[in-house]
Amino acid sequence: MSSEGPSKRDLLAQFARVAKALAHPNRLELLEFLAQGERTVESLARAAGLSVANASQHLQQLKQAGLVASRRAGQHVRYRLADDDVVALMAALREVARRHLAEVDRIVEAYLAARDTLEPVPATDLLERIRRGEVTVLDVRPPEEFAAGHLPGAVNIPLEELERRLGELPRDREVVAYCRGPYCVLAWEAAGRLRERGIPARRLEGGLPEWRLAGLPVEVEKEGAGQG
Amino acid sequence: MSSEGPSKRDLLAQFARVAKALAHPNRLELLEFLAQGERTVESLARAAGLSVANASQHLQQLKQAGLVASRRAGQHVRYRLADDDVVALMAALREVARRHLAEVDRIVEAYLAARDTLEPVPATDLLERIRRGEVTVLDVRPPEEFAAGHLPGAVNIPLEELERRLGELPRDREVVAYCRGPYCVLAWEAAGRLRERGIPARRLEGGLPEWRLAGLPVEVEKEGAGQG
DNA sequence: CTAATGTTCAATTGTTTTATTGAATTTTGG
DNA sequence: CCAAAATTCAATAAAACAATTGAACATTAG
Repeated sequence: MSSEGPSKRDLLAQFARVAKALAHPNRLELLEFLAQGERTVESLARAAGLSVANASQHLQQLKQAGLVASRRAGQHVRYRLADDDVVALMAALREVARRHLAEVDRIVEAYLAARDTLEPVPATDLLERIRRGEVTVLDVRPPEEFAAGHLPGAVNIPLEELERRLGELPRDREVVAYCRGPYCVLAWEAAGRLRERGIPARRLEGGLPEWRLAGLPVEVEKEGAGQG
Repeated sequence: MSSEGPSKRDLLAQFARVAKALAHPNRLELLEFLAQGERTVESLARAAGLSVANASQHLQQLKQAGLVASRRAGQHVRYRLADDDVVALMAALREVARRHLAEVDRIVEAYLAARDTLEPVPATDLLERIRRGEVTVLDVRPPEEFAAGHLPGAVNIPLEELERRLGELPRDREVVAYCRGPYCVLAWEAAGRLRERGIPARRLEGGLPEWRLAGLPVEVEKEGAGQG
């Protein structure tokens, strides 16, 4: 039974190559940042807390596995996700982990649910409520990521500035916060802090990449702001 | 920016753990066999051409990553996929590899397209034609896998027996062959051989696991036949 | 109970991966 | 063209992983 030619092994090796690229926490984190938008090596290294050389090596592995692409822009090399199907792959990976590894539940309970316990708002529900003007959408990511794309009409207040800038949030509507993905702590934390202050707030189910993957509308700033 | 608590690293490590389990060709092959149905360690080892000890170790890694489950049945330990979402994850992995790694195209061209070049039949189209009785569905997997589940009304003729048993195929209808998955060579080869003999034949897009994942109906034999 | 079968464990060896360091390369700005 | 900045390359040491071997463990059959 076990002689079906070399094609099988060769193909499996290719699929394993992609999986291998996903098989390191640092690379998964780089992918999460890249899912927010195109970024330079330096900026990614800083965001992920890696040396530039180390980040560069990880990025090259991702590139060889076909997960990311890069282009030179002046002195910088800018990396981006190869395609939205990479977001879909990461979503499938997270889903399997969430459903079958007790550790994931444990970590979510310990670190995220401690910030805010409310159920998240599904993306399609949110879009409906955005259209009706019933809700304030709060993007708590850094401005660089916000500039690369955000939910329609979203207000950008990075988490560190939230207390200081509470006045920018209308008091008569619910706030829905989001950040990089379903387990991005920023949105949990923002929703929790707002609710502590009596402001009705929940978080979006998923982050910007998942919103975009679902084909929902995304707003992009005219000119690249960028601070990193 | 890069201090968002330990939760982030811990979660990424869990996701990486799942990816790591997928990051070896032997484990991907074991998963493909398991996607056909529950099997013993011995049977899996033989099918994948591994020593029992080595297969056992790989299976335990898959288990710790939450991708498979096992139960003891008499002297045997039987492994199975933890859930259909594992099939979805593997599909996403293959899709990214197919779309972004030129190697995959090259291998498909060299080994699979050499057997049969026709476009595959989409699953939903096939179901419609099955219901109209317009088509002969040919399952070319080993009987053990057929017994664990197959397309409604499918005829099981393992590839090696195809020439010998051509008489079992009605001559007035198109044949649609399938096996373990989109890159399983058995179906390509079967379609090619039948067409060489003037029998109109194509292959199903995807294999049994993808059919089942799509929620389409699957027939199961009453009693476990199993041959090894 | 004993022998046989099937699976897992443990120790070993060789290979691959990772992070670090510092040098080499590419591009821009003057 | 030269100097500076950004990225990649190359070499190293430490860690993780893979396959093999033989022993240990569980279950069934007799």
